[in-house]
Amino acid sequence: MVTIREIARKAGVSIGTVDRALHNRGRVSKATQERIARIIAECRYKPNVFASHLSLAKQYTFAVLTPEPEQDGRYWELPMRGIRKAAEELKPYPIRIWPVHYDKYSEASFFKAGEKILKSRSEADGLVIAPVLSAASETFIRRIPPALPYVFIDSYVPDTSCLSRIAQNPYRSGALGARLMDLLIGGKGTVAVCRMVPRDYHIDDRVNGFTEALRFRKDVEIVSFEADRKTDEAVFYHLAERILAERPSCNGIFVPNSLGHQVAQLLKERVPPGRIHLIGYDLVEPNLPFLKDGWIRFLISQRPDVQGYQGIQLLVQHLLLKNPVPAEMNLPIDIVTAENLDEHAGTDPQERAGRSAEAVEARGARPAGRRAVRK
Amino acid sequence: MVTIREIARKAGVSIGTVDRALHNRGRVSKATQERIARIIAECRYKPNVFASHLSLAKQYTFAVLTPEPEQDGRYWELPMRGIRKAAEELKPYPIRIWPVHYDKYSEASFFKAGEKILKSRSEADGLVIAPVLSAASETFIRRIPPALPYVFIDSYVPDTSCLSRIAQNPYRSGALGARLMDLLIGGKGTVAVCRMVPRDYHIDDRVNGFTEALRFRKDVEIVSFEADRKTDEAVFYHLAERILAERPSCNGIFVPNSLGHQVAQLLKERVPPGRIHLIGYDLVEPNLPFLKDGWIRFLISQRPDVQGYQGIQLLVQHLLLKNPVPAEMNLPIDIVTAENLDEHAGTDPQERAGRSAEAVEARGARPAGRRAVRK
DNA sequence: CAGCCTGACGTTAACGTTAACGCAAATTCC
DNA sequence: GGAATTTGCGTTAACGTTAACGTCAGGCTG
Repeated sequence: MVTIREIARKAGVSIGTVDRALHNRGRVSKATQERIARIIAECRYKPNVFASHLSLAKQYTFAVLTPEPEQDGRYWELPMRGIRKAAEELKPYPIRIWPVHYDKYSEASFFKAGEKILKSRSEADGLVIAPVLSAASETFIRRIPPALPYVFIDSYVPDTSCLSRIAQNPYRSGALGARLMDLLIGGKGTVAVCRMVPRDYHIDDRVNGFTEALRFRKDVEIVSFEADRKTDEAVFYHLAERILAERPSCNGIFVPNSLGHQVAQLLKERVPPGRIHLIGYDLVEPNLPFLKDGWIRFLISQRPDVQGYQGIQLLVQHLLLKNPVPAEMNLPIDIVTAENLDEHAGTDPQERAGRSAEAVEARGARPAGRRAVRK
Repeated sequence: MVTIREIARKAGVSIGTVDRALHNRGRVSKATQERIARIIAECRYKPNVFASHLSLAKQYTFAVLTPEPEQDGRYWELPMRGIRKAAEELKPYPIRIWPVHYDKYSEASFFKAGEKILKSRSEADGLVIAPVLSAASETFIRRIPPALPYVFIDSYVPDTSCLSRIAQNPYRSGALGARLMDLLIGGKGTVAVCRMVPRDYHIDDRVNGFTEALRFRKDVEIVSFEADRKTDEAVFYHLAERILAERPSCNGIFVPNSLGHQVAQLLKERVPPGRIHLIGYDLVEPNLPFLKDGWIRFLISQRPDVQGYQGIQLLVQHLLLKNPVPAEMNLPIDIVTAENLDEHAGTDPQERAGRSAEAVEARGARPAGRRAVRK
């Protein structure tokens, strides 16, 4: 492993000069600067991150900007779980998580949260953002200083200089839902799609993927139902009532958000089992019992926990370990049913299994007397 | 953050003594030993892994004991991909991967590979094992020195003191396959299950899960077909021929290993599309085109790449970062179909995106000189 | 009792990087 | 043209841990 000292020797300067050149701290003549750069490239010098962080003793703070955990049926707890897991795993590293939440229905609240992070700029070294409010996010992104890396989770604002974006292709997930629905209803019948106003691009894409994929099926009719989220808590419960009343022939319902349980509740009360097949999204708590007993046949999961986990991991890879990171992560579209729910349910398997953690203890206690010998 | 120096001050000794006490290097009186231990516990002292590894400058070597990558339709390439990805990501760490492969049909070859690792004991600091040959594995495991941590992937040997085991529940994956099959054949018909001798516990469990889950379906008949792997290359192609001949009413085939493509090939040649529904396992290369064009309806994936990736990660967490690791990781049972294949195909999304990232270059070329020396 | 060993410590030089500090020489300013 | 600043570099003390190496007292052997 080539060190900074060797670089200095080859360049005929001191390590101080090399360090200044490395970090553009100035006070280096142009000629020397270039000579050092050349030698570094030649030797493929990589700074030793251990030594670097030992010397710096810097605390990295990663701000996490997501909706209030309770929103969307406590959906937003899930990414936070993954984030906490990442923090746990990265305990030896000097990192700190700074959660900042906003009301996903209030632009004002989003801006306030964003300002809070940017104002105390000295505090945040990296950002994980769930840009649910797309318009507001766009203007906010422009305000992020270029030196501050940020990654998107859940969805993303296009044409930004984000470090990376971690999401699932909503269109394709809708298409997958369509395929499953086609299977469930045996290729014919009437399928209702539940929607909500105000519209959400992300959700709309799921619906588009769904309807497009079924368009060529001549025996399948698709009908769209829409509800206003402001009317009440159980929007989709009442929407399902309307579906039953207006379309008694319906044999499939597609719920493109996490509120499938509301529809399932109504089905359980009013419809014999197996008559209407329900496909929903997201492994939020209220959905689980319905998936288990079959009122929801499939849930499509976008692994929000993995998204949060990876968000932090990418920042660490980039900032601490100086590794290149992928500009984009397309998470797999998971199909969850009663049979494989257990493996998915505890968010990530590692966290689930880790709960019983085990004492730290002396497993693999170091054999005595082994030491690197130095010249 | 509390340092070793502070511990020393509180205990009224020097840092050398504390270090000896910490690593049981002897030469510390019992009284002092205990005093230090108490203070460490009180202060919740955690050694700084950065400083530690900077000082040690130790290369960790992780041996990977899996079948030849080409076997099982090149299935065993997949865990290796995950392992390489982990190595790539952990580049700043002083770790080295040492792949050792064996012929999964030869116990002798397995033992030879195992001995190779144990003999040069000084070389391996951790082990990732795929114990495909269960009997042989069992005796091999007993020979592993207690100080050498190992993790299982793919399956595991019960009642061992492994650091962790990473696998998928084969029984439950079979049950999931049954559920999907039930859906595909509309709840009635004849389903053929392909098996192979010599038997494999792991595969048998999948079959058990499959047949158990369909037992209560009165309109579904399950028939078992068995082939000898030694007969020829295209075992399952010919087995499928037998199925068609002996059970012309068959409308579903379950292939509990990665050879679904052989069956699919025959179906494509002899049967109209959509008449016989095929469910297989594993995203090996030959399976992919058949999944895409529908001759294979579902593939169940156990994410072999993630298994390899996590295997290395766990060893790093344990050995380098001194973090507690879960004793068991139950990986999710993934359902892959034409619609979500893309997201799964590149093994892990991160690797897929990262492929362009940079050349493999001089990784693995051990730096000369500084090497840990043991007594 | 000299010589040797050993138990129980303390001291110190690494490991590689960082940034503050120092110090000439060159440049700028009034 | 002298003072003040800037430029370009070298030196050095950290950061926390590790293990080789000293030291010193006490015990044992012949």
